[in-house]
Amino acid sequence: MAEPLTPTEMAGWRAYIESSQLLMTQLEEDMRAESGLTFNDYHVLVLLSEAPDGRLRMGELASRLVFSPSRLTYQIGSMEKRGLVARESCPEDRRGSEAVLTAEGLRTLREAAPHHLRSVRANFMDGLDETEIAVLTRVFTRLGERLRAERVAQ
Amino acid sequence: MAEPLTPTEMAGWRAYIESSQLLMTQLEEDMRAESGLTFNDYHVLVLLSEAPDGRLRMGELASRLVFSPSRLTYQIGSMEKRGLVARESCPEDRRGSEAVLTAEGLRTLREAAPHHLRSVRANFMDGLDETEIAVLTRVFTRLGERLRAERVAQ
DNA sequence: GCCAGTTGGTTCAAATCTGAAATAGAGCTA
DNA sequence: TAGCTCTATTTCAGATTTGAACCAACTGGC
Repeated sequence: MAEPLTPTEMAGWRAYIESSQLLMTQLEEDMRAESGLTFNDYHVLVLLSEAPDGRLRMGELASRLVFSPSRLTYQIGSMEKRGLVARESCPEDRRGSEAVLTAEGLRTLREAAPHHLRSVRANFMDGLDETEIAVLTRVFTRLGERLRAERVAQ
Repeated sequence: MAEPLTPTEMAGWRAYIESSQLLMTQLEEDMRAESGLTFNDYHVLVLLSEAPDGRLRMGELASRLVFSPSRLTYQIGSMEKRGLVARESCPEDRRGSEAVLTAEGLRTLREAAPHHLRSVRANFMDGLDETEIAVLTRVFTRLGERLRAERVAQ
C-alpha cells in the first residue's frame, strides 16, 4: 500500500487543521472579551434557542454538541449556576432530564450574537468569495452527514 | 448595520464548525485506539520530527501549536514522562529551553503515522474530489496566513 | 408480573487546560 | 555596571474534560 495521503492531500489537510486551530482560538478570545462566554456556552444557547420551547433532552444536546455525557452534565451545571439555563426532569422518561433556556440565557444570547457573528465575519468569512463559500458549505455538509451516519452505526 | 452574516454564509459557517467538531472527535478516538496517543501528542511529534535536529524552542513550538505557554509546559512535561521527548536548556539563551525528539518519540511517530493518515483519508479526504481539495487548500492556507499575521500584530 | 439486559444521566478521581503570578535571564541606557 | 524593561518559561490555583463506574428507570421476553 502506498502512502496514505498524497502530497497535495497532505498540504490541504495541514492547512485545514492548523488554520482551524488558529481560527477557533481567535473566536474563543473574541467571545470571551466581548461577552464573557465560552464558545461552548454560546453553542448551547444557540441550540436551545432553536429548539421548540427552548428545551432539549441532555442526550440530544450532547449528541449535537459532540460532547461526552459527563462533559455535558458539567457544562449544563456550570451554565445553571450562572442562570443561563435550568435543568428539569423529564415527564415522559423519568431517567432523563432536559436543559431549558432561561429568559436570562436568551437575553445573553441576543446580546452576544452580533458580536460573535461580526467576529466570524472578520476572522473567516471576509476572506472568502462566493464560490469558496459554496464549496465549503457543500464539502462540510456532506462530511457532517457522513460522520453522523457512521457515528450512529458505531 | 445589517445582519452580520447572510443566510448563505451562516449555513456555511454552521456546516464547517459542526462537521469539524465531529471530525476532530473521530480522529481523536481513532488515534487513541490505534496508537494510545493524543492528537496533541502526535502534532508535537510531527513538528519536532520536521525541525532541524529534532528540536524546537518552547516558544516556537507553542506558537505553531497555538498553545498557551503554560499549556505547552504541561504537554511537554507529560510527553517527557512517557519518554517521547526530552527537555534541554538552551545554550544561547539561558532563559529558554528546547524540546527534543527522542529515539523513542521518533519510533512512536513512525508507528502511529500510517494509522493516523489512513484515518484522515477515511474520515475526511475520501469524501473530496480534486477541485474541492484545491479550494480547501487555497482557502485555509490564506486563512492561516491572515490569522497568523494579525496574531503577531496583536 | 418478574427478570436480564439496555439506556439516560450523574458521580468520581485523575488528567488536562487556563489565566494570572512568579522567576530568571537578556538587553539597553545612563 | 547598576537599574529598568522586556522576554521565555514555569508555577500555581482553579476550571474543565476524560473515561470508568454507578444508579435508576425503561423494555422485552417469559
